[in-house]
Amino acid sequence: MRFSQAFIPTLKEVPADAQVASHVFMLRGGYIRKVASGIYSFMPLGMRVLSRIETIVREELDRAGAQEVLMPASVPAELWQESGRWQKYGPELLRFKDRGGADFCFGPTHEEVAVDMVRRETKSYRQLPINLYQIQTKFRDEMRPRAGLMRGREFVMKDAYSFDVDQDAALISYKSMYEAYKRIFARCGLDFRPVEADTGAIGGNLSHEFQVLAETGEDKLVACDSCGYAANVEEAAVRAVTEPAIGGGGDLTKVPTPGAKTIADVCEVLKVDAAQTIKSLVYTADGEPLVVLIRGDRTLNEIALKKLTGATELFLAREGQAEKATGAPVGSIGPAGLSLPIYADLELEGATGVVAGAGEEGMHYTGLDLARDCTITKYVALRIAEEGEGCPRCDGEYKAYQGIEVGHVFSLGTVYSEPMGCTFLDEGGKSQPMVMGCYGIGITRVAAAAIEQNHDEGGIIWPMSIAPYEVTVLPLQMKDDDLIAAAQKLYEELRELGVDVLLDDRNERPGAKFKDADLIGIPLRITIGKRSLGEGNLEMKWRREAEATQLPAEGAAEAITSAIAAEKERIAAI
RNA sequence: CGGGGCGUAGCGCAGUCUGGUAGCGCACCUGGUUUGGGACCAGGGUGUCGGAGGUUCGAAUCCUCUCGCCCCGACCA
Repeated sequence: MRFSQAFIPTLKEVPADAQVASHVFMLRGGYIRKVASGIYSFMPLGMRVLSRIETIVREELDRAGAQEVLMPASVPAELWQESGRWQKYGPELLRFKDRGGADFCFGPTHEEVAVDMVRRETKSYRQLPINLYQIQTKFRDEMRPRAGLMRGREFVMKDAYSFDVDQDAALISYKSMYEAYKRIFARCGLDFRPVEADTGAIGGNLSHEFQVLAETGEDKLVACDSCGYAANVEEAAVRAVTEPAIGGGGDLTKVPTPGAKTIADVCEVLKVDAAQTIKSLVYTADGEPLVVLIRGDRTLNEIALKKLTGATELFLAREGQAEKATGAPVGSIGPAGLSLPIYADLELEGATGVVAGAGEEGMHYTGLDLARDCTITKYVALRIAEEGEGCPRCDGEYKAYQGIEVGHVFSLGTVYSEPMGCTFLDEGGKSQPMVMGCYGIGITRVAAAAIEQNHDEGGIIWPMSIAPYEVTVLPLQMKDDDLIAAAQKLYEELRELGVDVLLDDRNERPGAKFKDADLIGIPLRITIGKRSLGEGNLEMKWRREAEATQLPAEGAAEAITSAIAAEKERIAAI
C-alpha cells in the first residue's frame, strides 16, 4: 500500500477521551474512531490487525478440530427463555422488538443458538464430539465502557462451543481448546498466563482465563514463581499457616486510642505494626449482620466471603448498622464479647498479643488472644492473596500481576443442554444430555492488549504476527528521482515476494514520516535516504530497537523478506 | 446506579467567576522557500459555543430542563 493513497488519518495530539496507551495510539495512529461510548469503527489499519488476529485464531482452531460457523447477532427471545437467561440476564443484554412486536436480543454470547443448532441435527453418540466456533460482533451494554477497546460495548469475539458424550470426553475437548489458546496467544506475540478462574454462578468444574500481563489490566492475579500455579486473585488459594501469623502473648489490656478510626491511626497511636492488628469488619449478608476478622494489613476477599455465607446480597454494613449490631462505633469495633457470628481469616488461628478494637469509643485492646478472649465461629481463608505470600501448592512464593483477560475457557457440563433438551442416544439407546464447553477470545481486546504490552512514548510496537504491515519503506527525499526509483523498486519487489509493505510516498518531511512510522508501529522500517544510498545502502531498523543497520540495496528485498520470516518464527517459537 | 468532571473550528484548549461584535495552537486551502526526527514566510476561514426553554436591551457566560462524553466506585461470565 502507498501511504499517499491510504486512509490512515494520524493525529498529532492526544484525544481528550483517551487515557490508556492502546486507546491513545489506536486513535492517534488512525486505527479506530469512536462512534458512541464503547462503540468503535475500525479504519483500514485497525481492520488489518483484526484480520491477522482472526487468521491465527482460525488456523489454530481448525487445527484443533473445531469448525467455523456463523450464527445470527439477533437472537429470538424464545431461545433465551428456554435456557432461563432471558430472566436472569440483567440490563447488559440489549433487548429489542421487531416490527411484529416479537422480542429479540443482540447476542452477547451464543450458547443458546449453538445448542439449538446442534440439538436439531444431532441424535446419536456417533455424531459427537462436535466443536463449533464463530467470529462475530457481540454487544454487551456495559454499565461503564472504558479504556477504548479494552472494555467496549460492541466488540468482536471468537466464541466456540463443544458438545461431548460425557464428562471425560468433554475434558478432552477442554484440554484441546486450552492448548489451542496457548498457541494462539503465543503466536500473537503476547506475554500471557493461563490462570485458574472463578467458575461463577454457572457452576461447572473447570475454568481458565488467559490473562495478558499489563499494568493497565483490570484483573489482579497471583502466580507462583516455582510451580507455575496462577490464579485470579478472587480465586487464588492461600496457604494455611502452621505458625500463628501474630504471636506475642500478653494479657488483655484496654488502652485509650482517642480519635483513632483506621488501622493506620491505631498503629500510629500505639506504635505497632499493622500486621499486629486485627480489622473487624461488619457485613450484612441477606440482612443479617456478621463480623469478619482479618489481619490489619490484609484485604478481604469478598468473593470468598460470599461463597462462605451463600448470601445473595452481601455488603459492608453502613456505619449506623455496624454500630447498632455491635454496640461500638466504627473504628473501635472488636471481636471480644460479641455475640454475632465471627468469621476469622485462616492465618489468625492461634493469634495472641493482638491489637483490636475494644468495643467502645476511643478504646482498643492490646494482648488479645483470639482463642482465650473471643468466640470465633469459624476460621476460613478470607484474605486476598498477595505478593510474597507462600504458594499453597508448593514451597514457592506468589508474585502479583495485573492482567487483561483475552480468553476464557469454560467447562459447562449440562447447564444448557439439559434445560434446552440437547440430547443424544448413547450406545445403550439411552437419551443423555450432551456435555458442553464454551470458549471465548476477545479479538478486539487482543489487539488492545498487544499494544498495552508493546509500546513506547512514540507509539505502538506491533508483534510481527499481527502488525497491519510487516515493513514500511520511507523514501526521505521526494525530489530525488533516483531515490524515488530505488524506493519504488524495493516496494515492487517486496510485494512480489508476498510481503505486506507500506510505502510512505507522501510528500512529507522526513521527521513527519519517522513520527508516523513510530506511531503506527510497523515492526520493521527501511529508510532510503541520500546518505546511505550514495554508498549503495539502505537502512534497516526494527521498531523495538534504537539503532538502524546498513543494508546493501542490492538484494535488499530478499534480505528483508528473510528477516521478516525469521522474526515470525521467533515469535511462534516462544 | 452513586460520586466527580467535561461539552466552544477536524484535534487540543482559552474565554464562563464579573453578560457587551467568538479566540489561540495544530491541522486544512493558496503561493513561495524548505527536506534525516512532526519546517518557515505570506494570505485564507473553519463555528447552531451539545440541545431546548427562560431571565435580560443584550447570553458561550446567569437560571431550568435535557442529551452526550470521560474518570472513580458499585454491578456483571
